[in-house]
Amino acid sequence: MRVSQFPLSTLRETPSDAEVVSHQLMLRAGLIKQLASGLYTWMPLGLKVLRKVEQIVREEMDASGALELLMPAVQPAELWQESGRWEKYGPELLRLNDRHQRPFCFGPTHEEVITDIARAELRSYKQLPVNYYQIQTKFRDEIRPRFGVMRAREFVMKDAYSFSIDEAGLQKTFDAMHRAYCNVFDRLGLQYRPVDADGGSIGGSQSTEFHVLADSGEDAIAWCPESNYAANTEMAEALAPAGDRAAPNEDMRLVDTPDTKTIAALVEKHGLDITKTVKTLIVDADESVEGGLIALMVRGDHELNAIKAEKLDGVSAPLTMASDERVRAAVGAGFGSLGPVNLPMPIIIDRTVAVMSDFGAGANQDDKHHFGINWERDLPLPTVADIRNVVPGDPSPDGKGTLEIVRGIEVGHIFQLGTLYSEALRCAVLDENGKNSVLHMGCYGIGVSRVVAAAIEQNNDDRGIIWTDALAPFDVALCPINMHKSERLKAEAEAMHDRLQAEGFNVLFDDRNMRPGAMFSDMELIGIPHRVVISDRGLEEGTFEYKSRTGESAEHHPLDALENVLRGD
RNA sequence: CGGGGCAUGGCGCAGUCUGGUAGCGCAUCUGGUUUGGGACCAGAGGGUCGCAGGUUCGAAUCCUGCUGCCCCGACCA
Repeated sequence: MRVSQFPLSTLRETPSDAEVVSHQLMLRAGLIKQLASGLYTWMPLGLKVLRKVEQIVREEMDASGALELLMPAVQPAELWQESGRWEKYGPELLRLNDRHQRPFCFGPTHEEVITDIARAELRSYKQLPVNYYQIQTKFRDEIRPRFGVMRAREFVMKDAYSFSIDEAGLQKTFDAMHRAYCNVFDRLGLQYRPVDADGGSIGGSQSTEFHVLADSGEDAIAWCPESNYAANTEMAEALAPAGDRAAPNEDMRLVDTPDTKTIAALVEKHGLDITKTVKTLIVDADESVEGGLIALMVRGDHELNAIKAEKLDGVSAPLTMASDERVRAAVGAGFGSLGPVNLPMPIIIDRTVAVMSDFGAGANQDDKHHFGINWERDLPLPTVADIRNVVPGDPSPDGKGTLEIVRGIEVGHIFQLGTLYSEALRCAVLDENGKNSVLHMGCYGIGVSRVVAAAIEQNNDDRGIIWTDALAPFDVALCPINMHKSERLKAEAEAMHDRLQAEGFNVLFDDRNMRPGAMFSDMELIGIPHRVVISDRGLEEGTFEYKSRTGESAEHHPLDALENVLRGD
């Protein structure tokens, strides 16, 4: 491909509304162009990359035995009413009417449609298992689209849906998808982690997210280098610290602590070690608790985990912090002076808190704290549970090594749905005994367009994008120096371009009459992995210059070694 | 949806406070000189200053309303 036939639209300056590096580089390299909030055109160069991702995903899905189909993007409301999601999905669902005022939506996902197909198509257990997938544009009316195609409203997704006769069958397909996803991200050359996730609102027993590692990622992942355990921080279990609680060393005493409303102030003004402080959070309780309030306590430097907390007996879900007035009415003191001693409500403490001794906490009187508190001496040990987020250095829940916290971009998610949709839409087949059996479903997503942004987020430098070979829109940038002054060089460049193309290299031949600096800058910005420079001087010596996008400096090779050098021999 | 910011040629910005001929850099086009890390000279094209209303002899600038976009919070591929 000649640049004269494939115009680049690179920008020297960064558009001002792009915040993250992948968005900035995608705009500067001319991969995408924004139409409106969360809506982007994939320009020719960007589309080449998007198609590469699609192709790898397609090949691995096919290899796993999944069947590609293509469902309509626009879906009738009746199906969504049947599953109950027309009401549940909320404003993220783009709803529209046709000319007869019949309601439709633009599909944010396709469980309803595929289940409708499956219930018509599948009659017998002998047809199972089956796994359908498609690569298609989705629309989710996000509250706040941001970071370019990283969180767009319209985006390209690979979504797959499997149907199995029972749980064991579902587990098999789920495992096969897990392997297929690893193959995809391996081939893309990305650093990633499969991560245990919360089944969340969709339900289902098992759920794994695939995260591309990047410091700018929106999700925090707990992972253990020793065992490769990885989980969303919200999911990772915080184990009890090793060892028993130390014996009391101090007497409990009431201390005046004016203007000390936070843990930070307590540490600063009164010299307490933060690991000797306890934070008290009061939340709404469920009906089982008299008074309607319940206290949750974590160590001063730890954070409450809302997902863990709202699953506990006595805590109302969703987790709601109690109002200042209610707390004051019940306790007689406000936020900042709360603690376990004489607290008139049920208490649940974190496992770490349970092994603390000689600690400080609010005294449930304004401007006073208790120091030197000890469980089972000053007050009974309350209910103990895991209610905090893990922090770096925590023991890994699988018992091997310690956790680190890394950041990631969620690019894939596989779920076991079970019979959630198949029951609602009455999707069943006859089993071996001739009985109706509701199918077990799984669903498996890859954010294809997000993968492109995530790859850039993970691989870039101050000159621009660095594509892996699998993703690069072109393999080789062919850059002749002062070609328009030399017929000989021009002929050689043309010949080299044609020859490399014929040998299967995807070459971007810069036939613009540009100065070398500008040419190199463009090729580096758009991230072409291999650069070949030829000049009259080189031709005299029978050499060309090669530099990889990541290489330190250029190397000179004999002209006849070109293919070997590009193949990495 | 709450909080903050921005809107002037394709991109980045100045001009707005204090009303008076729309400007700069990049990019684009023409001609010339150049050519190993974003060249230089000369010339040219391109903007109803987000939209609507108002104040005024006169509005990018002041007033009112609206719209769009971006950033910070809970959700998701």
